Amino acid sequence: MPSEPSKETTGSSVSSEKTQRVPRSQVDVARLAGVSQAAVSRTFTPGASVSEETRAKVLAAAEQLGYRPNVIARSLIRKSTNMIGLVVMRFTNPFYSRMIRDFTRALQDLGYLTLLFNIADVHEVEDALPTALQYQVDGLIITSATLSSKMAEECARSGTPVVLFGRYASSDNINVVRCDNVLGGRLVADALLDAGHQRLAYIAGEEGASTNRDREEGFMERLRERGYEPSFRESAGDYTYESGFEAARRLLQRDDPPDAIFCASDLIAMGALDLARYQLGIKLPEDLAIIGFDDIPMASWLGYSLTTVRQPVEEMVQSTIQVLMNAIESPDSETMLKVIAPSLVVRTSTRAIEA
Amino acid sequence: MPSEPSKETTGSSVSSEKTQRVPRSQVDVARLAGVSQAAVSRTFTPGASVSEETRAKVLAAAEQLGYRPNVIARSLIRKSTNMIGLVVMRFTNPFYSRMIRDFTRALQDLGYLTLLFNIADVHEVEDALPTALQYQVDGLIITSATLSSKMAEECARSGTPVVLFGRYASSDNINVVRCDNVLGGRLVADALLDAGHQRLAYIAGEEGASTNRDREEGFMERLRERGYEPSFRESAGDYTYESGFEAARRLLQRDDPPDAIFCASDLIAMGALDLARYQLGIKLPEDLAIIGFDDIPMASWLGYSLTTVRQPVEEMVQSTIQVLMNAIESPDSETMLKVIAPSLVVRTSTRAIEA
DNA sequence: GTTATAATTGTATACGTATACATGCATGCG
DNA sequence: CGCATGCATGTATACGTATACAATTATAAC
Repeated sequence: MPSEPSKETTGSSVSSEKTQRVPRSQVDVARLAGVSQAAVSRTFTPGASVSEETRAKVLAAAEQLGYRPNVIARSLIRKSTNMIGLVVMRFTNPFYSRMIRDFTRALQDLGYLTLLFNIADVHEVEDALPTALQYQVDGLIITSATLSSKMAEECARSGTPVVLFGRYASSDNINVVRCDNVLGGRLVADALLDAGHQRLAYIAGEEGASTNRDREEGFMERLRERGYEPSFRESAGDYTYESGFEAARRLLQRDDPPDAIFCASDLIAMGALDLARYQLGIKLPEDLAIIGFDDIPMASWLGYSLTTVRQPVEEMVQSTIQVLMNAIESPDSETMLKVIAPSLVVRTSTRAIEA
Repeated sequence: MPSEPSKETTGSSVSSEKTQRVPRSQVDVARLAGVSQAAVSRTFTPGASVSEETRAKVLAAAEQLGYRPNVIARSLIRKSTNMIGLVVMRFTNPFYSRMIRDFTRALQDLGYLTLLFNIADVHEVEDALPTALQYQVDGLIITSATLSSKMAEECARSGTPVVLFGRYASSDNINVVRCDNVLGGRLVADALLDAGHQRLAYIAGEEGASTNRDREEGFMERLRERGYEPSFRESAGDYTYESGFEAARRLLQRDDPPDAIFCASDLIAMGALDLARYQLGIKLPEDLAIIGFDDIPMASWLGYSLTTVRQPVEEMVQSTIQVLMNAIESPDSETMLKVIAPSLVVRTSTRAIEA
């Protein structure tokens, strides 16, 4: 390591009482309690037939040995690990942080644990899924990526239910829970036109992503319906603040800059807003309106006060889990598609609606 | 459900080719390939002794059946699941999002998977750990919480290495990787005094947390060393924007408000900054300086441009994993304590240093 | 008291994999 | 050719748990 000002210490590991590192099994407990291994198993299996007497003996022995059931061994025979694989890409986007938090909590409440897969690129799903299947997860939640039909086939063959969160499925026999992005775009178009804006622009996120496409499509479609031609379009390339910042620069330094920008995500919108306000000295919302998408916590902060399209995370997460649990409990039930409606949250990055 | 504008559809699940949901085992592959089950196992065990001929037969049969090794069954006999338990509390704080991302990536690169535990309160560690142990994780990383000596004892008994990330250990035979919070506080004191500030205040995060205590202690200690009496103190109660906002209000509406505030986290600092700038119309950094702690991505955004103490996440994560891997590979090696030095990142929420 | 019934317990086996051991075969050397 | 060496393979067993089945005991009903 280079010039390290950090301290580094090693303490004694020779623990005074020399705790022996010995995993205890039901056999050990059984021997100590003077019963059979099966009796021990039954003690730890709710609903199994054990007398109060032996149960007490077993629990005492288990306590003494510090025994805890081995869930891995159990899952081998029960054919269920109670683990759910969660595949996530845009990790540091607050929208996804929130989502991960809600997923893990909800799953934990249902007795499931989360096996987390961090993919850097959409294509890495193809690597993550086989691994997840090898770990015998009871179900899979895939966010911000889609599933090749080959992988979908593999999941089906192994009997592992999959729910796509926020994306389209390549085939129609995959569960999907997503937000109505087209509607989101339409809401924005209406809001901006109602406020009297004339020169409307869109900053795209990841080109090719269905979410991005739908938001733009809804936006443009509604503009046309109301007789407006969409003015400009820029692409951020991804959903980050930095990209939004640069895309906004390209957009606002034109000779004929827009007077309103719809951004494919809140992070993009914040980048755009900061550029406009602090680098170009543009007054919001008088001279420029900005609308984002997601409604991350920061959007409500005073420094941004961003009008945005709220994706109801809690509801989407709840739906996803509901769909997944249903698929786990009734493997032969029908594939489900839930499209959840977003709503416009009006703050002060846009003008009030004209009377 | 109440008035739901959301669509809900069910598609056909009757897949055309009726993919049968049958998990294949090595026995099935062996039968098809005309070899023994052991031969199949050896084919999938790197370094095992198999001829090219049988390997080919096995691989062909495996391919045909769509067989993948069952990692759970393997872990039972190998006594290693290649899963690491990661216990996290303040999920949506960008500092922790970043940390989770870095941990999962680094672990994945080493062939480990992350079993994620979401705790709402410090005390829930006591529930999460036994579960993690039951899942036979190969190691445990605990963030933003400490470990009772009873639980530490349990982990030791099961032979599961633990690393505390960012906190002190209750006993000295637990691995710890943390930031030098005292030093962080001292850096802030120097920076503010050097810039000519006189009335310095501190906004605490979670009272009782060692991180919080240390940051304050370093700050106060250094002030006294240079002959200043710390002026004010407010408590946010937690590390959030909202709490910082409110704490700053209490602080700045006094008759004798401070001219510089050190906040226990960036989120607190951003709340304080927004309150000062947008609700009280205070000019930064002329009339008020604000310094945060963590250096989350947003701190560098133009809207905040927050001077802050950077915790080197990458380095801390790397260290943690290094310590953990060492503990896994050499169970009898000594307990380690790594204290990593933070650094001050100067932006424009503070005045330049006086000449 | 006798019998039918239920509750409890132990034995044996299964889950899917890895590996110690023994066996068989080919190769090499002298 | 005889023997030692090495590799490849199958057999058998183990990992820790759950459960079908049979055997035993306790309980209830008459």
